[in-house]
Amino acid sequence: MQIGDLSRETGVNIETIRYYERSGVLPPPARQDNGRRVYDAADVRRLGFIRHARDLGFDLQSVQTLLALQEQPQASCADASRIAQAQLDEVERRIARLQNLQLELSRMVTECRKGVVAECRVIEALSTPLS
Amino acid sequence: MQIGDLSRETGVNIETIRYYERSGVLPPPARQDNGRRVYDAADVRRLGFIRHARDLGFDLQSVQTLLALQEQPQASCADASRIAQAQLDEVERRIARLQNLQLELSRMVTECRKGVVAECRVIEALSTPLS
DNA sequence: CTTGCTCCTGTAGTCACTACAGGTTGTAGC
DNA sequence: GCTACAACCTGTAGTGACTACAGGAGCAAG
Repeated sequence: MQIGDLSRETGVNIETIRYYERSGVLPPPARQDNGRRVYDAADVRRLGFIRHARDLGFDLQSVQTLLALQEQPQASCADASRIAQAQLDEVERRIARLQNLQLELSRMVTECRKGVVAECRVIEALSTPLS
Repeated sequence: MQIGDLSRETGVNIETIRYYERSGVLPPPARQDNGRRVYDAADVRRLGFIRHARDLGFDLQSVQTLLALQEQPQASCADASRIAQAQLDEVERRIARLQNLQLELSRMVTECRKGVVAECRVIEALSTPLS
């Protein structure tokens, strides 16, 4: 299985796969005689894991820790749990922040009477420091 | 007023102010004989506007458009309204996405029994493709 | 034997900053 | 006048997680 097949199977961009290898989150694969990378089913699983963790907002550093943990089934999963909890906290902070933005933006938009800039609530709201 | 004063008054990092100038979102200020930048009250307002818009998640491109609009009080504010609406849509998409993550992460965390990795729900959830 | 696809390496670009190196200028104290 | 030291200057590089591209090699089909 070549890099293109792995890309198609996981939906991960070829350049991104090579980038993951460079950053150490994917192990350097075997090579064919012509120098092309060869992957197997384990790489598909590993890349799926990475993709899923990235989608959940984990950074590559955390992904690498989680992957290392996954490969030691007898280790304590306290670290994994701690990383996930930290990520959950972060997600909740982001949600709260975005909900504030949502409120402010929707006020701006609904109060805009589509007139001229001089009376525009959007522009005015941006010009006014937050109370 | 020098760059350090502007920085203190707006809370914007000096390096960031110079970066805004480089990227064209702040106009190149006048210079003293010694080459130092001089700012006035209009720059404080402009930078406050930029800061506020950035806090609301507008990218510098949009900020520049909004600033240009602000300086044409007789123009239609349809553009400003459109940009704000697009930003609102984007914020709402991000909130929805983050709420999915929150659900998935909190399931992971509450189902983790703090045992070994082999039975860890966090690791398992990451290994399992999304349904 | 040419076309076109996939692959390779290495480098640079993206966004919005941030940091640092190496230099000049201004100010305050002695 | 001398010495510190802060504040400023330019220019460049680093961040994270990619993405894009240049320039080349290998391989299969027509």
